[in-house]
Amino acid sequence: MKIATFNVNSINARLPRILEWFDKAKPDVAVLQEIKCVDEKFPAGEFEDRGYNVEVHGQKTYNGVALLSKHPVDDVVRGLPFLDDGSDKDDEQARYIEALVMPDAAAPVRVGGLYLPNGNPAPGPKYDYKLEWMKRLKKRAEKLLADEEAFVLAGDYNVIPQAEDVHDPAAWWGDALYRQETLDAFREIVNLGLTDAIRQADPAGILYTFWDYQRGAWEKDHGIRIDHLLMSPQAADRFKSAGVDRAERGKEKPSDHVPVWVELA
DNA sequence: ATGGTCGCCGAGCGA
Repeated sequence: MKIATFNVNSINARLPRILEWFDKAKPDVAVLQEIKCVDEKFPAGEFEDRGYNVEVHGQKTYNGVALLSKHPVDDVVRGLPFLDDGSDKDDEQARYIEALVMPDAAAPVRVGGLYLPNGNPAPGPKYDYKLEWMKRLKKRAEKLLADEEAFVLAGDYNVIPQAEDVHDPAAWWGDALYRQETLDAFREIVNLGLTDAIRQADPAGILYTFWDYQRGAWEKDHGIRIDHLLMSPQAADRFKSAGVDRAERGKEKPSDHVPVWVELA
């Protein structure tokens, strides 16, 4: 059971790259971020032709997330809940989608796809929104953990977890992606009992997932690791492997992020 | 070098 996350930076601008990657990587479930379109503009047919169920939480111009699954899905949640009753009416930004994925052979897995706010400039109102969003994500993780299910929270976290995850830690320190309040909020979520799939596979490797379009960041390997898959204990017990499809960044008209994936039993 | 590059959409914002 392969679960992948990919910030595509516009689904329609990236469609040839994405379909090529789907045909090769063959994920069972993929969550996409920054689709940058409303639901009606999402090219659902291209994925349905490949056997995927398509769930979209879109928005005009910015943000937007989607969840694609080869297996049946249930309990689809659009928007990160503000309250325990699941209401999300106050969040105007489309940054979260979740569903229960039910394979025939394997046990079900709940998958949350998230696009955590960038938060720059920090400090400021955008950074306040990021920290508020992280508190809400922690609440969601707490609620899901109480159910004792296998789940994976996957997406663009816009968090650099540690110095090994950035080419120049000193230059980045203080940025909304790499400053004390961000790391504290991220650790609060992880320390509920979640496992970083990439660090499970490779505790010390340099495994960047994003390279800026500017300043020749890709050519100089000036990357950061900000796309993560966090597993619940029940999912972590089923861990087989995980990886970063780094080569995607070197192709024609690439996203600035690359796909990251985990394989569960 | 106080820029550089994308994608949205059709100016300037967000990343």
